[in-house]
Amino acid sequence: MSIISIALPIPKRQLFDYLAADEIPKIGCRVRVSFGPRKLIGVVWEINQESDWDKNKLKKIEQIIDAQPIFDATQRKLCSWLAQYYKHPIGDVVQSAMPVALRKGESSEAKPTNYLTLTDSGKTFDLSNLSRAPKQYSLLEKLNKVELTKSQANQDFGISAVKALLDKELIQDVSKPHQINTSWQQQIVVQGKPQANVEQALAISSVEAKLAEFACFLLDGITGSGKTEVYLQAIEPVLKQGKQVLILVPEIGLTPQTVHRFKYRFGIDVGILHSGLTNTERLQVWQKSKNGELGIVIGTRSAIFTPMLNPGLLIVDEEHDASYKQQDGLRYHARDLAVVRAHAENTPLILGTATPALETLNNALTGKYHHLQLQQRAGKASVATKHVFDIRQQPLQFGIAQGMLDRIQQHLEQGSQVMLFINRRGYAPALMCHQCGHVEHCHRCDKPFTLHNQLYKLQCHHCGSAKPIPQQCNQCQSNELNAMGVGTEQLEIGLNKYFPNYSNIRIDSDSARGKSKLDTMLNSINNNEHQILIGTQILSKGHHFPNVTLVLILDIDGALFSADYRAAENLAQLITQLAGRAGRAEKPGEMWLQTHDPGHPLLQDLINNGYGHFAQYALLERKTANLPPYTYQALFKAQALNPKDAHTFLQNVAELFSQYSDVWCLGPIPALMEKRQGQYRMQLLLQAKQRSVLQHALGQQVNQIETLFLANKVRWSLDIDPQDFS
DNA sequence: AGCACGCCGACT
DNA sequence: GTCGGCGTGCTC
Repeated sequence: MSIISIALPIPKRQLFDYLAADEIPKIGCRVRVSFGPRKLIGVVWEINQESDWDKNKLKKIEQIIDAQPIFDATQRKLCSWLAQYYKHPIGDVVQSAMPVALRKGESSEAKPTNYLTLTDSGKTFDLSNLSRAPKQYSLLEKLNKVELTKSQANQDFGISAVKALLDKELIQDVSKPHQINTSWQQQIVVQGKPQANVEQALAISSVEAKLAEFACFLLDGITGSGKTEVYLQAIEPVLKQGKQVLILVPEIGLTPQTVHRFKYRFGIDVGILHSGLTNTERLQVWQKSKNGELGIVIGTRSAIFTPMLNPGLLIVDEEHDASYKQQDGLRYHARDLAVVRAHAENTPLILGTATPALETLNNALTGKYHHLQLQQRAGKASVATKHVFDIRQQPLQFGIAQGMLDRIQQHLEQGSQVMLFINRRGYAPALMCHQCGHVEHCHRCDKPFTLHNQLYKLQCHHCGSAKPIPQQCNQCQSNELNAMGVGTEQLEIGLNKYFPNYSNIRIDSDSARGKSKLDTMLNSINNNEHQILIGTQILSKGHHFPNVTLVLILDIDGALFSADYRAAENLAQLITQLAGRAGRAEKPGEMWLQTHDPGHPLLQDLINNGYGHFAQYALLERKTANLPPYTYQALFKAQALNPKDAHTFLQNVAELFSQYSDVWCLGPIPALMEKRQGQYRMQLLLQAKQRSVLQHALGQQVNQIETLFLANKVRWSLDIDPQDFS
């Protein structure tokens, strides 16, 4: 008897067994089953002869939804890998890999298309009778020659004209089953293709040499070096072979201009997937791509799950971008999944960036990835000059030193725009002396203490040791000890008072909620309606500000002394990206970084030698400190109303891992934000020198963790390869 | 997850 | 007396 094992949307690391009703469904098809008191939609994952469950208690499948699998073998392989690697329930994984419409039971087949054709009276109709209705006239004339889809006609001639002709019974609606249309393969043209420079040509031919096999390329190109052109010319032969290309872009980078560039070059339709689409629109792109009807699909993180009939190339643009890592539920990294997918589908993969993630760079340096470098600037791009401004013992007004205020004034008087940047990401508050710049360090770990206001103590995030918050600086006895960081609001009010004649605008994820709002703001900036721009992360991505000639980063110390070891890397990426987005060739910009530690070696290296040099130095530091990419990490997070519960739970988790001598346990320690929404948050970090060692231990213990007595009382999660420690 | 069952406090 | 609070436990 066939046992059907089904992946159901239930947060358990298991499949559920059912019996076939009469017909045995195919693996990869959706089915409807009864599960306890309710009905669920699941995906057939395995068909076996045996079951661990009592065979007499197995229920029958109620309905088979799909005639043909919606998950092919490769996609099932990817889902299984995700469930295995991220230790996540398989049903949940399968769910995230499906468009929402399919989760709800919508048909996976493309809907029949409505065509318009002439009726008998329409065929004999005298067109001159419509001379006073030009839209209807031209529509009827067109239908005389060709068939049109209803939606196309509505778009080109207007709904009212279509409706009028239908009412007059000159034309009629005909529904035809959807026909797979791969005409893009014949439509490809190549237009507006510039001559590649030597570096670009080298990169393009390297990719071209590996088009028929798995290969991973790091396209490491400085801002303005023409990475997109390399993508375009690498895509060309793939499309010409009739194969499809999937491009991932960061959340904010999916602008109409980007899409247009791909559409225009090849003259074909491009499938787009972003958060603004309706469920139906997403489903349509999914269907078209699965049927091979799209040559190019561009999308954000979750687009990595888009099926392709005939995959030829994967591209991850701005591969270092943090938005590729999902921060809740299935905490996967789309870039890492792209590597697995390219391998499974035997296609090449291009990872492009000006500021590679240290993990990626390491893979390139060790020869695991092909390292393609673009170091020449193309066109009229410019890069701002970088400078450090020492603010020790300087009076600060709303976080800005007088010298910097004067400089802002100068630039504004020249009619330029000024950008003030507050770095909030990776921010772990440390206590710093404003007189001498001293930061209290843990003696055992030589790492800065992290300030925990809730517990009123300083805590080391490496060993967990704590001490009360000091009143005086240990080095100069000053009592001017400040938590690092300024708020945007305070800054906004201060600037309004200091520069009453100039308009300022704040751009952060709160003020720019919704895509159109951000576009409006960016337009008003480019129209010079505002002279002072105040922003966070969001400004560093994708947008160019040609009239900005001064960029000031206010609080880089938060990142330099953060307990989050990735903060320095992120800061360097940010600085490099920002420097490439301000000014232009005729009007280059300057960038200033306010700091209490102007001599910081990483900072000096970045400013004097650029990101590539900095990154190699940072890698060296990671190696000596036993940090990723030289070690592998997994982070348990727990939150509960009672801090003791969260702590005890993680303590119990730590005990489970104490038997593995090659797995380090750090913690439990309070999370950087100890208290959020009334809940206390703790974390436990696991680390190992080999990925397999950590994977093995986790694989053995996750199920044990679920049986811990506090497991249901505490909200807990497991993050593999964590990026964010907040 | 979601839904039922169950055991205790405050209401017409 | 019952209505409903959410703790516990189970779903093939």
